[in-house]
Amino acid sequence: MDPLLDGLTEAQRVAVQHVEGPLLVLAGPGSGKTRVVTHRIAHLLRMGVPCDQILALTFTNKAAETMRLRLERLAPGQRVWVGTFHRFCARLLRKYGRFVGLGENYTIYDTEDSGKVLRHVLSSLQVDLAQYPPQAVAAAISWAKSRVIRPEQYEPRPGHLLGMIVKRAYAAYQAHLASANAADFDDLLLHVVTLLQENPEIRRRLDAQYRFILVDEYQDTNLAQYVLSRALSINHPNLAVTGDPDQSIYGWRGANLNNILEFERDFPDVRVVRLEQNYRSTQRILRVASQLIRNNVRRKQKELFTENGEGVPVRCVTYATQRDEAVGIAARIAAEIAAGKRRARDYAVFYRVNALSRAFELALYEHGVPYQLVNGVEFFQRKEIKDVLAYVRLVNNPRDDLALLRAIQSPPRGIGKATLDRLAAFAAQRGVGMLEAARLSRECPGLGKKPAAKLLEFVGLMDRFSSAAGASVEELLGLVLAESGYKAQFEASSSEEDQQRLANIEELLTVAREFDERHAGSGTLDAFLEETSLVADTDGYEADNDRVALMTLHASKGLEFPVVFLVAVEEGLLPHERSRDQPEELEEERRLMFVGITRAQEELQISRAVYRDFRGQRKLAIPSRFLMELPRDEMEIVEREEDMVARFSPPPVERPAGLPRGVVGSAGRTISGPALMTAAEIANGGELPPVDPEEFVRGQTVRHPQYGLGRIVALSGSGADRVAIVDFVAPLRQEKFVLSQSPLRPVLRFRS
DNA sequence: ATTGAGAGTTTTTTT
DNA sequence: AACTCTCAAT
Repeated sequence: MDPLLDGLTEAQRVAVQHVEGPLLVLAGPGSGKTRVVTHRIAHLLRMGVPCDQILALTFTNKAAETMRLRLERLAPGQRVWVGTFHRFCARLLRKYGRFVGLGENYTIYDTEDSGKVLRHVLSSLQVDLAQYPPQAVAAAISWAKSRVIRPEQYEPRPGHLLGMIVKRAYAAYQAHLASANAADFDDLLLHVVTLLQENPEIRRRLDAQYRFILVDEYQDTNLAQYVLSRALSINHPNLAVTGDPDQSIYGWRGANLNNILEFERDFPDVRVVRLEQNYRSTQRILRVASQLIRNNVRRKQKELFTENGEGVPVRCVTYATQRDEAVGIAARIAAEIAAGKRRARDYAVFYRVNALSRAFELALYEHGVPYQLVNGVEFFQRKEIKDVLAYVRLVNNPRDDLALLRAIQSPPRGIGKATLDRLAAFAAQRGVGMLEAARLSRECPGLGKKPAAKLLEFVGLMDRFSSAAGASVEELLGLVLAESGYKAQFEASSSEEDQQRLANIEELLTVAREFDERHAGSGTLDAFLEETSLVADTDGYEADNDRVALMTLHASKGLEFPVVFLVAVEEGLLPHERSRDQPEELEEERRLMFVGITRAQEELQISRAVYRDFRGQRKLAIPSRFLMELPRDEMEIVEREEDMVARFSPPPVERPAGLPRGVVGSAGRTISGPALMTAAEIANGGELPPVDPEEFVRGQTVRHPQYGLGRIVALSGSGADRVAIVDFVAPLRQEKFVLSQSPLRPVLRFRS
């Protein structure tokens, strides 16, 4: 009896018991890869390897979390470092930053932050932003960084205009980050690579420190990550990587499939273990997956097999509209839960783009099914959160001009663009940060008395915050909220949006409190900020929550669910329109669908709609070409005749340009409103005809089919977005409704 | 200096 | 649709 080895196949055992030397585990979906990795770590520990010599690197926070959890069960209390590449690098840089020009309290810029810097850089280079979109320049810089190409090494293709711009912008952008003592996501990796390349002594020390390194999802690593993991495995080449070329879905981030395809060349004495048996899915699901992926040219041939049962047929359903799709799925889930057949947590809905989540959220909500959005609108990306954090960022790193610009304008303090421009110029001339410059604002040329006084007032405020920097993070944030006037602006308002913002800010305080508790007084502001900038998914997937999971296909990697709904499998979405032309990217889209399919354990439904609403427009959707690649004869194809034809009037023909937008828009809204939705809505919403959302007023008595009579306590938004909060009396409860979509009806109508 | 209306753009995916 | 940006009015 050995808990680490029992129940493992021969191949799995070989991998688990491997100790010294390079290891490559090629693991198909559902082949027990995470199990092998965690058991191997536990095995290493048992062999006497100290836990701080083991480093497990993952690609996403979610993967790290999963691994940490599983490991904790196997080897409780062992403090093995498990985390993303970015987090590992961030931590290293906190210690060694000065070797690459970063101060201790450097700031991590997220995509929004770095976009702002880049915008600024481009305009100061007199670049026409319309002709060279910052977005494109940013992508080029990011691409270069992932390939370990620094500004001085960047060589644009001759005659390539964008490339020339990029080369100049790249250098200026880096200079900007350096003077703000900041690093973007890509820099975290690149700086560490630089550190290791230029400081052999440090490299050797770290190599020895992390004697056993494991890299998960190796097929997703880019060159920087590849160089990094190799650089730490020279003296102690105990590098173990796991991955599956068929699940490589991060090519757009610079992931290089060759890293895994050529691992055997890099480490000639590598031990290779193949895990091809699937323990997750039914035979039918697996056959659908294999059939699909077979259409890829660039892959390592691999046959998946399982000893699981045949299972029920995979369903392929066509709905009339996006709304029908969402309602159909929600209704089915609701019915099965009500029948006691399954629990909410057994279900997952996967879509290609986040924008598709809404329809499903709404439908599930209406059916009373609890759901959780994985990686939805990211908590730490919200404006109010970034605004508040800007203050503490500035406390932590006074040279963070971006944080200053944000903080000084939220709430508005009567300090405008003109003042800030002068301040920026003054700061540049003195070679100091803007906060420091503001301190000297009396000496700033061209600045009036009043603006200068206002700047000094802000400096005073920041000084008070700084002197509280030694307190707990929660206390510091509380102080900021109270004294900056940021919270007060929302407290004065009664709009629902502002109330939500307040709630989010409260949530931030909770996050801070948890951080404080976790670090028992030793948590630094620096560490808190690092955590908040690198952890995007606060509402990340929690498996013990009994909720239906909604997420993108990318987010689904590494997870599994008894029942999976793969929705909106249509041309332009899956494959996404931006990948349609390049064969390589098309294959990546196919792998993406492969990943989605192989998440399903027992049941899988793939669906599409005849009409899809996207970006405010309703369009006829073409079935995805991938649907034709599936083994349709052994699947259950559901295509109701009446759904297939254009039962609903198609969207109005786009009017010729020149007419005011509003006219087209309102015409479109009339048609896509109740008239078009009636069939699905009436069937699900109740007998009463829809009511114009504008007809509802505050204090009004309303009726809801399930909740009965209630009173409207708050209203916000307008038109299709008008939202009401209603207090119900019979079962005492408060609910929120999007009026245009809800079965809520007035008991008495008011006309104004 | 700030606000609002109107115009224009868009992120596909994650750190 | 939702978001940002620009410009004019306050």
